[in-house]
Amino acid sequence: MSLYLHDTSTRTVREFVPVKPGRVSIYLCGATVQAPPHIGHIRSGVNFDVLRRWLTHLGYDVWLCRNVTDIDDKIIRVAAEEGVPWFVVAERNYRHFTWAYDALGCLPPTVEPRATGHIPEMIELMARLIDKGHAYAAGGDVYFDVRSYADRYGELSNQKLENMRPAADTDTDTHKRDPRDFALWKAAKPGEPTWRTPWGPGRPGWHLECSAMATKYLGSTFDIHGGGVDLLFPHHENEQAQSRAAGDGFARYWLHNGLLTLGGEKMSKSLGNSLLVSEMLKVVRAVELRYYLVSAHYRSPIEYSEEALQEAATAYRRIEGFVTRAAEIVHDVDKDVPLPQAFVDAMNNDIGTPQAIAAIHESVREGNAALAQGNKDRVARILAETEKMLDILGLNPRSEQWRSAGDDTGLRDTVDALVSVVLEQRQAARARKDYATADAIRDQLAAAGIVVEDTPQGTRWELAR
RNA sequence: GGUGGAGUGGCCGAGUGGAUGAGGCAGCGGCCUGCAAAGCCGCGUACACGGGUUCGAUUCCCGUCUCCACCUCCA
Repeated sequence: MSLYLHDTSTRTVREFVPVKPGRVSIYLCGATVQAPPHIGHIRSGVNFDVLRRWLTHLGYDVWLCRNVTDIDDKIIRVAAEEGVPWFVVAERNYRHFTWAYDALGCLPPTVEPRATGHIPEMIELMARLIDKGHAYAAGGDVYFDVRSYADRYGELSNQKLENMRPAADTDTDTHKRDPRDFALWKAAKPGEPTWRTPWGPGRPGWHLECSAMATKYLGSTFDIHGGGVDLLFPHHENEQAQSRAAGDGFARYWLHNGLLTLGGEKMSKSLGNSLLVSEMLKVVRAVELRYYLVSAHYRSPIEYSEEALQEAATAYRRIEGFVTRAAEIVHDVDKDVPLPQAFVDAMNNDIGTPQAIAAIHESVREGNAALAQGNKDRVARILAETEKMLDILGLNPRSEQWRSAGDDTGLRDTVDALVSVVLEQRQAARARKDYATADAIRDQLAAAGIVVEDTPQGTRWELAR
């Protein structure tokens, strides 16, 4: 079975075939860096990171272009409120986003272009649109003329032009020929940052940057364009309209992740209900937060609750427990074991991470049984396949990403030596059936944050979570 | 008004025209253990509501209700 993905433009799950064999190009709408990220933003990053890892596993050379929109109304407003230049706000929030993506284990994108670094490409695109009669300059603004493209405008979001509500009037709308026309370029206003164009100084509108950057880095036609469903209209519709009207093929598959809601409403700064990533990581470890996000299908809405998050953390620790215990007796992990078919099928079916995780739990259960039986060969095989699945989801507790987060290896060896001395005394107490002493030692270690477990292979310890 | 999406057991969350209801969490019983912990085994009268199609619908169709998102700030 090959990979099937849900394509928003056809509203069907269809077979994925890349433009160029062996290579996949993905453009992901990243951040508009107007504020630090909440977990909804990072959900999108994690969802597409999993897609990317799966495509890589399938043998594709994956090019991921994740943009940074570093100029918009809100950035300008925040900067004005703080009395600093726009780029101070943009840079500060850009760093918050980078930190959060890294913290959640998202692999860095192949390229991460910024809107303000691509003004010439935007000018070139606007010139092509004006040439073809799909855009016009008016009063220093440049607008896309939706009526010149009326037969195709709305095809991505499945809407008809005549059904669209006219845009709420704002002062910048006065030069539009049609209220539904959207700004490619906004004329300079006093105190705002500007760049020079043939139509006068100004700054980019919201959608133009993505078209300009996607085609610059990925080509005029590329494979996958992703983002949250809230971007479907107008953002993605407008991107597609302006690019295709200009003669580019643009995205062949559109993937949209579901939103994260809190209290039944979309998480957003304006509603005051956003949960910052930095705050969440005080509640659970980053890998547990990632597990929480990956355990729902990417297109499903997630209604956030702390209880569900804690459950996810507990479920993850079950997996982690097996991997940790198995790795204590298995030292050479075979990287070439086949993945369980259930996992492969789940991932190929529109990145079915819930079923993929179910497959992991199945392996863990088998692995725990093998561990109890002391069947080392079987443990080795199951550990190998389990880690391989976990790596694809970015959840392997022994990966570079998550291992370093926990404990320092050198320090761990020191603690191990100390704990071993104490455990020897406990073992001696147990041998003479002095259980009061043995239990007292165990309690003292527990108070120090060390959990002791007696197993058929002997006593082991680990740090409490 | 238009366009999408959702409503599944105590909770989270998949999925399917049927014969045994993914997986996890919680709970109960058992095994293991000196006791624990961890683990394993077992235990669940579910699919918002009303019609229809069908031998059979949670799954398909029609309608209703509730909720979410978008309709030019949004992941």
